[in-house]
Amino acid sequence: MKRRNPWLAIYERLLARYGPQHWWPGETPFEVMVGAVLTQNTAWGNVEKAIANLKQAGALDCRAILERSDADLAELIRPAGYFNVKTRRLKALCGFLAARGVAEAPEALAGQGNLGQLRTALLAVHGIGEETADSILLYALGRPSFVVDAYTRRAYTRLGLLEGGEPYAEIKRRFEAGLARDVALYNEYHALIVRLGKEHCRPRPRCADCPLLALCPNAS
DNA sequence: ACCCAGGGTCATA
DNA sequence: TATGACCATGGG
Repeated sequence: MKRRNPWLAIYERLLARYGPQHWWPGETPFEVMVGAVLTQNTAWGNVEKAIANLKQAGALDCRAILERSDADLAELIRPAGYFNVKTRRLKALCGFLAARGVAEAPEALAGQGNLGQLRTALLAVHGIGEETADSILLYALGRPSFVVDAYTRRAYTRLGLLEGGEPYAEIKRRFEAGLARDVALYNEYHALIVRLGKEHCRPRPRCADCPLLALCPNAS
């Protein structure tokens, strides 16, 4: 009997346990892009405070961000941590959008090239690495680019599907090779992995009621 | 007090 | 190519 594709089987178990996660938690594509930068190595709760500050100040807007002083913008996003670093990164993102002529409608970036072209362009922006680029492509622009994060690496290494030291691109390839090229699937899958990580890996490993226990070769 | 979060850049070897 | 220092807030 043929063993089922584990990449899909795991997705189905996660979805059965948790249900749809309704990602990304952001109201507009631009808010998703900003959130993708602000959440780098940062708890989402802190990002929400920063985004609330931006909204309150009328600064959740490409041009508004470019016009703010660095000190002023840094103060608004302070709760998200690394505020000086992220001030520069947000301005780089907005500068990129403005240079592309989509400052007034950032979602229009989606019409400026194929997936590979957009990904390359995003990666060239200061402060946008692979995960952030893929998050923007998938959750802001609706392109099928699978997002890999620290939770993904930890969980799938433990499941025996990864060795652990693979580079980002390799992990991304394996997921995409094992799944249909489907935006809704990629969207839900990554969100479910984050849910799994938060609920069963941190702050303490809770394997007892993990939805993947039956698939885990080295469960305690 | 310590560990970590939905990473990325930069200097160094 | 591959480490390591660095960035900083807030919750457990």
